[in-house]
Amino acid sequence: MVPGHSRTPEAQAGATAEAARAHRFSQARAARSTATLEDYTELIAELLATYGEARTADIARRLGVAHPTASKTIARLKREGLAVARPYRGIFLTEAGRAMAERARARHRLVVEVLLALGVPPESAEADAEGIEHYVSEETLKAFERFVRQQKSG
Amino acid sequence: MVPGHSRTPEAQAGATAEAARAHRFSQARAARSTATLEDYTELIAELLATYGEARTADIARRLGVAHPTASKTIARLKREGLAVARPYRGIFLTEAGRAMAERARARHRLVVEVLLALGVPPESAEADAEGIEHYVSEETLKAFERFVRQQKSG
DNA sequence: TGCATTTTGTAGCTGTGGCTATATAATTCG
DNA sequence: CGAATTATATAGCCACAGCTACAAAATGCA
Repeated sequence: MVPGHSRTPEAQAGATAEAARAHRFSQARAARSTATLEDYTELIAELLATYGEARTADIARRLGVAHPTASKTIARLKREGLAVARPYRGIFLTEAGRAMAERARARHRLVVEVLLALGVPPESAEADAEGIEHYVSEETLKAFERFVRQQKSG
Repeated sequence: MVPGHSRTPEAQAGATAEAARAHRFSQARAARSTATLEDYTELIAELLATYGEARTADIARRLGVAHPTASKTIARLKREGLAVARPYRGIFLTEAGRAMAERARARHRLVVEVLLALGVPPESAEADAEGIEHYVSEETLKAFERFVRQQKSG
């Protein structure tokens, strides 16, 4: 029988572990839904820093999506208070958008560093970091920082 | 100016790097779309191994989603040849489904092991692994294996 | 200045993964 | 056996992230 309805002590403990796992899945789904926003803010910040402007077409090209896709996601960024657009003058980040971009950039760099330190080939490290970065919690980030620091000193 | 249209040698090199990054984003998006399938096959395999059956309701409860959501995703699994259902007898995996489940389980375990070895607290390691596992390439997996082996021998 | 090009936006489609509400089938138990 | 419970399926909704096709605005150059 599959636990979840009976009321024995063992089943109770099982139900707790089960709820904890369900919660982990929920967290992962939530992270998945912000992953796109992080990619966009991160890229926009980079374009602003490098070229002084972040155009919809450039964003689309660099992300490898069609421009209406970028346009719609940028609309979402605006709706969520992460960006503002000056028509035909490009996209700019709000304070919240800059904060998200900064966190995303830091996580990205650190994930790549850790992967490289673990012996992952550079190409794979860059590719995998693009996905992994969105799922790294604060705790894990701290552990990564300690590991990289120790790696450098050792 | 933002590169991408001019034809200077520097811009050409920039365009190549740009295309490479766009490709990395595409890969990450592809991984994102199989993440759900991996979660499901992994869980179904576990339920089959532990209880001999994997029911829609149990799957939904353990994933923390409503049962129609599980029902629809299971329909997708069937459509993609990963699972079959015997009505009112639960869900079973095809050969392809078992293969996916096995790879997912191996990656999951290894990601958790690596995170723990890096000093990530167990709770965070489990939580983050739930997202990270879907983005670990074969190359990275190999590096993780080497790292864990070395960790144990050292 | 005016036309061609480029950029941006919008409409409308697909597929995925959530949800609630409702219907139906199976199982269980008095 | 029949009624209550449980499991499953289906319908119909929403939001997101892709896409193509098309429209409109801005830019740039002859």
